[in-house]
Amino acid sequence: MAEAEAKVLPEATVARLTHYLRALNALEAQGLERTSSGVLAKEAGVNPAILRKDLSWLGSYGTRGVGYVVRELAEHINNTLGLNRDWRVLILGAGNLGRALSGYAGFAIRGFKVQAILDVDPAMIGSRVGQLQVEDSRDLASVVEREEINIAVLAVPGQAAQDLIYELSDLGVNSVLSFAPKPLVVPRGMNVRRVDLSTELQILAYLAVQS
Amino acid sequence: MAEAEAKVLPEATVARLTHYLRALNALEAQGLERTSSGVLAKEAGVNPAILRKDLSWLGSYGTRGVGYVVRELAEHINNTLGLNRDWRVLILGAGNLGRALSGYAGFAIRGFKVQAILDVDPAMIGSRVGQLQVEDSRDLASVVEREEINIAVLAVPGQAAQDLIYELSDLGVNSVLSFAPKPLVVPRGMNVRRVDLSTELQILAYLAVQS
DNA sequence: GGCTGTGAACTCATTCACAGCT
DNA sequence: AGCTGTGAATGAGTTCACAGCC
Repeated sequence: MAEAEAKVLPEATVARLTHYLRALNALEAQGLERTSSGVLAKEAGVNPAILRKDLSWLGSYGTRGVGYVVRELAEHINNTLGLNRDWRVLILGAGNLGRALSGYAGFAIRGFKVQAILDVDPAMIGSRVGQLQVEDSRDLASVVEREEINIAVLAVPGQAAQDLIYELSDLGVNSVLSFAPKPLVVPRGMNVRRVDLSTELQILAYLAVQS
Repeated sequence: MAEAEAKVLPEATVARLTHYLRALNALEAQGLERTSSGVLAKEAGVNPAILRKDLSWLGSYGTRGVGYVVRELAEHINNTLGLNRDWRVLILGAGNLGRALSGYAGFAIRGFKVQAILDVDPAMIGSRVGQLQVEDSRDLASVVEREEINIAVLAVPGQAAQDLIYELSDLGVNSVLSFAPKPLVVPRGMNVRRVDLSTELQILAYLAVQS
């Protein structure tokens, strides 16, 4: 029953949809009511053909010869991405990164709310981070239940991240954003996205050497 | 002369090479001198076939029937990625994220050194961040020269990031890691990698809805 | 005439499967 | 016999190019 279903949209398409959303918001802020794949693609930094192909996954929301209605299209993408409801986020790890993430403007996107932040370090527990107070990692289960957490962010070292993935899975938190430098073994049914800063820097080093 | 040359390795391969490096270090720490594509692939979280294909780009460093010498292979990947020298990093933006990044353990990878951190906000300038003092963004050119910066990290809002890209390009800093939520227009010859936290969260929301 | 929606062509990346060396 | 290195097969993702509708 609670089995993970097949993904409907290619992941690359989903990533671009978020860019179209931002672009549509920018156009709306400029007072535009209608737009075309050319204009929108430019604003989103992609090529118009793939934009149209991406949108075609959602159905026909444009008008041939005319274009798209900005607000209508934005609304439709919002619904498709599941952004028409609230997501309650838990941050694990109250070090530099965890603290920064809990305050980071990018997390203040409509619909995402950081509900709690946990750490294992007794010296850290109880300290303030923005509106929140750092809680004890050992209370993970009760915090998840109390705050009805949907999404966890792992800002902890590699091995701790791997251990937490299993705990979170058991607690029914199936969506995780991990900053651990190590690729994690992911339990069935769980969705994990990784942001790997050290890999990004190393890729830049390689590219710099090439040029 | 200073034209960017064609990339030699596929970008996906470069990204995985960094994982092999980490995996090799882990194996070496366990005291292993030799390994095989199967063992290494498992540690790195990839399939053995693509690991061998990736390594074949670097030449033949394994022995058929035997495997790879851990230290030798690690050294070779290091050289290929340009990690056998120092990279001097500048952080632009001393907000939550910029400060966290300058202290983040992931940045302490051998060879990457944060040399300076800048901000536009007068209230921020002069404050301490770890070993560093926040300097004035208007001094960008002189800081880049003084610290011989190779890599810049953009931890500033969208439009500021776009403006800075051009300035950095003019100053000869051709490698940039951007945390701005907006895809940037990249001047010729410049290498930009993006980390987009809001996109990652939105993708997680989508995946959560699917499952 | 203009712009969408989409099949077909193409490019890029991964996996398979096996020849070749030790 | 065992494990690498790699051509061939497959799959995923992007771009092209145009038919179809306004």
